[in-house]
Amino acid sequence: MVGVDWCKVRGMGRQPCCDKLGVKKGPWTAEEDNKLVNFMRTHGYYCWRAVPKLAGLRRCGKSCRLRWTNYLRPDLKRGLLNHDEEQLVIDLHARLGNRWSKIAARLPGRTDNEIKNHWNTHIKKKLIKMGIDPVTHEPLQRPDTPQNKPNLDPNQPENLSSSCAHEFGLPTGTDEWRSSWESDDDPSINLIWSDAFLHDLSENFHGTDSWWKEYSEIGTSSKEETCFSWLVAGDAGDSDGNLGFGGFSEILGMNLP
DNA sequence: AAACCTTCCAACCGCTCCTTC
DNA sequence: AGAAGGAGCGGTTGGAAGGTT
Repeated sequence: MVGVDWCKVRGMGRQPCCDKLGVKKGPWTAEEDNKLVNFMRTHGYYCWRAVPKLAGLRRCGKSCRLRWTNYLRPDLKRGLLNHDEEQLVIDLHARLGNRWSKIAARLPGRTDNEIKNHWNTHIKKKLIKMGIDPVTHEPLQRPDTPQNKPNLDPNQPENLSSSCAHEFGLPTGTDEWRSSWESDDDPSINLIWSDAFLHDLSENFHGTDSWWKEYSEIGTSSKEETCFSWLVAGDAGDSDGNLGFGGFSEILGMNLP
């Protein structure tokens, strides 16, 4: 039954989303949750507008979809976002803005609503505390000193990561931006934060067509930026986990600790 | 102990985009 | 080609829970 187009099966014409009469609103009860979960387990996804009637729920289809995708779906992670997920959200938000669904698509088991809530209640405040504007991701007060200006001179790889960070609007004027990402406890993470590593990476990694397509959609423009975005993303891997630190070291012929 | 305030998050609303008729 | 409807998205809200006075 999975994948059946029930709107067609039932021969429905176009009808309003819900008739409003007798449609319940507000918090879901355990009984309603059970009905929806049992129904979805049995039938899988299809026309949401048909779900409430067939599942025996006095809800509109929209409400059912929301409840399922945000709360009842079996593949959901529960609990607060961890540090890596938080960094990834910040990085993606810097380029995608408030496109929560796009951001959520890159965090398996997390919903757009959850990420949006977490952003508004936690991350926003953290960024402000760190002196970063949560909307623009620019420093709230960035001193316009020469050492903070981008330097993309390939002859000076030691400045590469901070140059890229500047391009992303991260507060490179202090060490704060770097310490906010890196982990003293993890030698491999500290290694990949070396500018030489990033330079080598951008020099040696050629990527697959699909990889470049995906990252061009995110909006990074240069190879260095894209590699940097990987590092900022925390796990330096693609969304399917196909390429992690091990993948980097393989590309570069390096032995990570 | 009670009143008030703040935080958090599930759920709703209204809009846009895409598909179907 | 245009209208109608469905699905999904982002912004907002309401109320529960926890904290403070």
